[in-house]
Amino acid sequence: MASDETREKLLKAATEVFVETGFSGARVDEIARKAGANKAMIYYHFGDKAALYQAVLLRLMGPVHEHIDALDGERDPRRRLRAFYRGLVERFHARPALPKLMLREILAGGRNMEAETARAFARILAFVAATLEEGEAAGRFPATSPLLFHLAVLAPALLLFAGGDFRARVTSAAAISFPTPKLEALLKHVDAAIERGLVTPKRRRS
Amino acid sequence: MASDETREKLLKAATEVFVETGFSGARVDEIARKAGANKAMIYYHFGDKAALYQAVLLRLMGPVHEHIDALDGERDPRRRLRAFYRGLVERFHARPALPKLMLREILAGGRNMEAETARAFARILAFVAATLEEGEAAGRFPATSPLLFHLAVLAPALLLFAGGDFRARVTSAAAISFPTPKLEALLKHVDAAIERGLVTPKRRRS
DNA sequence: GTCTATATCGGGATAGAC
DNA sequence: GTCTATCCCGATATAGAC
Repeated sequence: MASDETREKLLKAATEVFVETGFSGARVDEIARKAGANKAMIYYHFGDKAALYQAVLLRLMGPVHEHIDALDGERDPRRRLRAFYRGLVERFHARPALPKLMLREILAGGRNMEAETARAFARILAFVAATLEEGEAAGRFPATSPLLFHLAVLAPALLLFAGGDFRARVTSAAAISFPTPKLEALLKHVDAAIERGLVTPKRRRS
Repeated sequence: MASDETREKLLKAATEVFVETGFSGARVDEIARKAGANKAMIYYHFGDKAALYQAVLLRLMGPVHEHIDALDGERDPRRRLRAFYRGLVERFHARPALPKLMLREILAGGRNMEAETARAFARILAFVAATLEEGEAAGRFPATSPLLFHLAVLAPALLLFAGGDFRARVTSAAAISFPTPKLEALLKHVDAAIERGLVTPKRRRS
């Protein structure tokens, strides 16, 4: 009945391997090896590779949903958005597996996702859209494209966390270098992007 | 000597398949089928799958480099940056293969790239960093992290173009829907992000 | 340059003992 | 629940005729 322990180890190893190489690039053997478990255990516990992948995604989304739930108390929509995105970016920072796998799924067009997993992702956008609408209805926000707003706030963080290895490879090949922005600077960008998205644009003098 | 034609057809088909499924997910057979060519032609013309992938990447980067070269005439660094990013986003819009494969490579950590390809990517960042420095040296820009600046401007566009299928999948699974932002709105965001990045922040009254 | 046929092997998955 | 041994398909790559 060391079952749960093995399951956990497999999930952890699978997360790493899927993050590094994607679904089709991941090798089941490597996951087992990294977990220090037998390959057959993957099939015993999860069924097949695709199901293991779902489990990994859903497990990563868990904390995000808890975070959203915890924002129920915040009545002010602007502050709710700020708290949401700041908390999300901090979680990304603590566990880069999440943004990396999110990006991988975006690129895969969601083709590796089952419906339940897709719904888990939808909740994020639904939360943002609902909060934006609440602010609009109260006359406090301008009419905004939820998608563009969301991407303007979050996309830079997503790519910053996901792109570390790529930048290392690119800069070393070209013999250049850049400082990596600090979390602090990133959070400042997040706040600023939210602010920019929620301010009714003034006519620019021409 | 219909060689060049076959080569072109293979590159075109390979671009589509690599975009859809990534390097490891791509099937050589499918590329050949889509190109209406024989599978052996891939090996005759390119050597192997990895070399074909390099060829696809370099071909996509070509127009970007031409675009950078064409900006030589623009002396004003602010306008050069604006023209660069606007042109880039317009190219992304016209050929979504480019942003999608760029993202794939970012996620792969550049592990599918040879040095020459890595240098092709480096040129983008080098151009941005050099232009920012030029503006700083002239006292016209504040000190800025080139990386964060670049991501703040471009990441939303990258994800918007790359994420179409994903959003369709997610929204249909959750029975919600969002309007897709227009190119116009995206370009406005690009301009605004550039402006925001190049303005010396005023102290906020507290 | 183009095709068919095939070698070769990696990797997902399972059978069955313990 | 855990392990070993193995099946077998699918995929890259090549040989060799035309």
